[in-house]
Amino acid sequence: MTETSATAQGATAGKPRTRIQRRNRELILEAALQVFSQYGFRGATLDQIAAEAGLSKPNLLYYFPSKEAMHEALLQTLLETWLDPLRALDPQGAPLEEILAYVRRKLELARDYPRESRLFANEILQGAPRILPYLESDLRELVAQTCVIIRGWTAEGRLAPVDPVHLIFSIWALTQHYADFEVQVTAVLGEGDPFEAAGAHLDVMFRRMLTP
Amino acid sequence: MTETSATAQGATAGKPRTRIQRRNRELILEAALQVFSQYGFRGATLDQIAAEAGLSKPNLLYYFPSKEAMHEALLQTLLETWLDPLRALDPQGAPLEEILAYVRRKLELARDYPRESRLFANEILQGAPRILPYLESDLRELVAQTCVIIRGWTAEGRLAPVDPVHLIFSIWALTQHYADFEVQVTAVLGEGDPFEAAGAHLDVMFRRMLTP
DNA sequence: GTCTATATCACGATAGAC
DNA sequence: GTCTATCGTGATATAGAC
Repeated sequence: MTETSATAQGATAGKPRTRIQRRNRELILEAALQVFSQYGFRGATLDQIAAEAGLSKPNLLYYFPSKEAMHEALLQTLLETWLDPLRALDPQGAPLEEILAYVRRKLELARDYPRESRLFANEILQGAPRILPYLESDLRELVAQTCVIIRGWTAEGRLAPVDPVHLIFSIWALTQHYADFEVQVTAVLGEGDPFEAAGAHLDVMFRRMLTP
Repeated sequence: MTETSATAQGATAGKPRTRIQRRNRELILEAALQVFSQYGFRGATLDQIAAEAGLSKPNLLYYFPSKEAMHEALLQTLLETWLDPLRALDPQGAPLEEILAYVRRKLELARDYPRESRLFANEILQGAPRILPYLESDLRELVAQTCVIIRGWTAEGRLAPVDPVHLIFSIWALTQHYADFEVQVTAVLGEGDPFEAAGAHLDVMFRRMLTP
């Protein structure tokens, strides 16, 4: 088994090599995201995903060993990118503008990747069986660090007094709502993009909340 | 078929008569709420619900004609009580206090009936297949009426200028978050009741947002 | 009214032809 | 690599004994 002659075993050992393999893998993950984000892991079926991807059901299982593996692949890439904006908070920056920028980035994520947001929501609603350890370790630690930054800003009088953890929860809730409850938002507002008005609204609200 | 001799046909035609029937119906709905709110309609199974209720699977289907019927019964009672707090907004009252009272009631609902909140969230995430007409008619109308009240308060200078629809969305998002994302909230905060701190936080935040 | 037993079907996953 | 055919399981719902 040399490096040069080794081909992917079932396309799952190692990264896919050929263009077609990469393309089909992406097709499957795209279809899986569509279905998992709507129905959750248990409510989703391979038939749906196969139809959505335009591939046969056994072909799906050639690229991924199981339904569970598809779901895990999606969750992993999600978690890698999900909290980056929070990490980008700069303690040296202007407090209010830093937080407003974070709100804007989160709202852009909700607008541009609503299915990823709903995938996460489904996972949490079902009790986070697959990512609870991550929530209790990495996420918790990241939130704790961010709280230190926020408390520092408040102590310096550059930010209105606020419960830092619940401020973070508030930002998550307000931005993800537009992705997770998109159907309800649209039903109430009628047609048209709600994100522009939402952005303006959140900008004003957080300014009032946090201006010292 | 007289009134006096008519007994429930399959216990589904008309309201249940005996104490046992009422109790079993409640047992089933309680168990169904537990399971549907976690896994959504498609992810839930009758086996789970039966086990949760301590009844046999066929016995479930004696009280309800189908899985769908259980789900519909839950959604119906949910919708009847879900928006009552919004209806309680009094145009004659003190604007800020009226809105803060609504926030508090919604947060109490999230604390006392988190499964109902998650049942609703699941339904919306799946595209609201069963309640979309309701959202587009009753809910939309109720929101429109509430917006008139809020705009009136703002015009009188008794409330800071605000986008009324997105203010309502914000209230929903911030309060339901503590029920729908309870697992995440607990994972980040550690043990202990998050609702007390959440209530204080939201009270302060909305005061700053809405004080003229 | 409640159970055991079962009909019927859809699901995830596998076998094997090509 | 991709397909058709199929296995075994678990799903909803029904039949019929008690």
